[in-house]
Amino acid sequence: MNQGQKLGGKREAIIQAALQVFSEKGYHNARMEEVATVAGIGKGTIYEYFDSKLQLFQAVLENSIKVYYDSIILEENPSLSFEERLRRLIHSHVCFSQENRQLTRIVFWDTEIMDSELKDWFMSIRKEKEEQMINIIRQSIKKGELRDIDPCLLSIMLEGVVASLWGPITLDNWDMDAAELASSITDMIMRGIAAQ
Amino acid sequence: MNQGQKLGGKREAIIQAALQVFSEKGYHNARMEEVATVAGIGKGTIYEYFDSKLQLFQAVLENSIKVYYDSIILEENPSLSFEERLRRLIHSHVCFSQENRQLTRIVFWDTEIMDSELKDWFMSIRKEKEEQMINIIRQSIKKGELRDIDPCLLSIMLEGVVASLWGPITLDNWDMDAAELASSITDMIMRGIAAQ
Amino acid sequence: MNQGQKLGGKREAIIQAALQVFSEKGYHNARMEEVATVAGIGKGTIYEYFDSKLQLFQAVLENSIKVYYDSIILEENPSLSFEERLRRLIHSHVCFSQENRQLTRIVFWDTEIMDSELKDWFMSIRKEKEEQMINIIRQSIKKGELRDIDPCLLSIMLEGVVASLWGPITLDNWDMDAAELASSITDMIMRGIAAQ
Amino acid sequence: MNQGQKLGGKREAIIQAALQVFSEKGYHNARMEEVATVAGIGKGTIYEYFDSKLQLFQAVLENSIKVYYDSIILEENPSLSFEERLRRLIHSHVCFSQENRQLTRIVFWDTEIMDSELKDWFMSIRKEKEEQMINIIRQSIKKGELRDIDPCLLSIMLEGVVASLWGPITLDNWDMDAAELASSITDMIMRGIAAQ
DNA sequence: TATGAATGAGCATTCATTCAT
DNA sequence: GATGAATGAATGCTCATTCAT
Repeated sequence: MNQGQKLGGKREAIIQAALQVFSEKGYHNARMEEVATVAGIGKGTIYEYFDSKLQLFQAVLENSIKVYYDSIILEENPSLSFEERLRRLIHSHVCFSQENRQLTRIVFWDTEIMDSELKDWFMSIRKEKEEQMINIIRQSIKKGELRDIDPCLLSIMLEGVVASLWGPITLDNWDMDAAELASSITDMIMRGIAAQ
Repeated sequence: MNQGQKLGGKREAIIQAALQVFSEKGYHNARMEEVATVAGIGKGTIYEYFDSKLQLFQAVLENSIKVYYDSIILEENPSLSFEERLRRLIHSHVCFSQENRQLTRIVFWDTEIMDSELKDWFMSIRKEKEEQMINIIRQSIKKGELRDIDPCLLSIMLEGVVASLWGPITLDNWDMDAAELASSITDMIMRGIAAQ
Repeated sequence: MNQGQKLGGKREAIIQAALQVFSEKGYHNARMEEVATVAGIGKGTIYEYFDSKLQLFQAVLENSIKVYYDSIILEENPSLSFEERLRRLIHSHVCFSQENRQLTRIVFWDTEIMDSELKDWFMSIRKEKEEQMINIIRQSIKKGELRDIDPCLLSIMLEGVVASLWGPITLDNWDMDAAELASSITDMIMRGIAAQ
Repeated sequence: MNQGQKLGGKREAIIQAALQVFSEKGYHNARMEEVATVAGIGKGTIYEYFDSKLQLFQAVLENSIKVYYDSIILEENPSLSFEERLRRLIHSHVCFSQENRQLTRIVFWDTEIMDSELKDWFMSIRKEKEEQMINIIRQSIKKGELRDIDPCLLSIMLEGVVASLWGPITLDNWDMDAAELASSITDMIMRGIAAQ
């Protein structure tokens, strides 16, 4: 018997069920019993795989963050222009958000639940991605693609712009094309909004 | 039940205590008894002024939102350039965030608790401010101050940029000057980040 | 100023208000505040006249019992036949019940609330009335008006018959004439229900 | 929620414990914790079987009423005389009351707690038994066993007489023989109390 | 005397977690 | 391993009672 596989499959099923329930109800209103029901297993079984509700949530969060960052293209390829990279980043974020509304919310909004250990881990991942972004910005400035702006500030702003799209996207009456949206935003960021 | 007509600053004191406790612990981990203790009153007294924990939270939220929007300058004055208006908006937001860290978090992040009535009220306020912003953008486009961009999209992006500042601001090691920060951001938004 | 009168009047008003509220809601669901409101006074004032909710209820009960027994004719007049006395007793009970539905319920049904002291007092009053009834029965047996039956048992049964009328009377669709009802019941009790 | 389908005698044990506690303290003064303690289980376990205190009480009441009516013989057998039937009815009631003092009280006196649904159910059972009794009375009148009296009125009176016995029976100093008591009462009812 | 704002003991109920099967 | 019946700590809320005005 392939125990590892068996374990892994059930663990995964629990995480998927928990993702669904946590997304619908939020952490505090979600009940372990409902997670078990959705996963099609008994209540006690969850505790074979996770020590507590908090740890289960954090596993969900960890998983979601991984899935998110795996799907986001932050191309290191130096042959691409910064503008093209930015467009692709925004495009992949919009596509992801449209396809994983609940998951996006957990990644971006339900971070208050995290204990300090997870928070550190989460921050370190964000930091890593931020550093990556900052590096790309720095190189682009050197190459003369970008003006001499504060790379940190730009990085923060870009994150804000990207995050702000989740609201309108989840409100189902927004039928904007992802590619077009990415282009519009990229254009605004690159060339600014002032006339001329 | 509670017409909220009772005399004193006691209602206000409860709201302040609740703001503190809710901010520290979050809605679900906050205990009514702690709110009472912080307010320096008995547990039952809260219920003389608020019908339930939820209503108390919503009163806090309502109050916070009012305070926030009262402090944010969104100048209608048409003699000012759009750039100047934007700079002032960001500047007042940054100042507010620096002085009311907890409050900012409640206004921007803890909205999942709201019941539908409050949500509607909250959305209507946001909508109103958004409309205001969109109008200003439209006029500025007409006047030739801004390029012909999508006003709605810009409005959403600006909100995202502004919201994204809260994280770094509340992390206490960020010692940026509000005025300088506002100018930098405004400049980036107006002129874009591309070279030339 | 006639203080005694003033006191008495307010005390009486509280008892009347309490009677109404206790009757409608029952002891445990009645709230002191509502009693005060109905009495047109402040909550604290009740405690100027009664030490506690329980004592107020007991005052109401005491009052109700007095009013009840005062209105019930249990004629000692030996020139009347037992049958006539019984008819008058039932008639006055029916009339009282029709006019004081709430009060009757309190006297007959809400006795579980009483503390032991009040219970003793209440039982002693009942006992007294019962003794009176038993005496009348004994005399009537001696006089040859009644068969040689157990006076205690008859007394209990009569109380049961009388009490059983409260239900149908308070269900408002019972439009029986009090005098006729009293006659029918008396006849049944006196002559039995067997044919011949 | 609670389909009441769980296995064990545990549900029954809770009802028995609740019967005891409710009888001793009355509904409002009974505490769920005491019910749990008496049942020898944890507080939360009660809620595995009953949704609320009220539903537990109603289950107790329902159970008690069933037990009562199951034990009361209201013979339809037409070969028996009305007098014999009445004697058996009273006899079974007295026996039941002596053996289930607390339960009798709940069935006859604590009906104010019932919600309207249970009240309807309870009333319909009472109505059914009353109809049965009224029919027997009617037939007996037709057969010439009884005088031409109002069947409804007699039914009510009999209920009153039967109920009135509970008081003396539960006061422990009443040591009357059930059979003898039933005979005495039946005799009084049948032949009346007047001499000759 | 009259008031009603303030109080806090008391209790029903929830739900994460355990553990015997 | 898997289960779900059992548990009890935790907490929102009520309302009789007090007491400063």
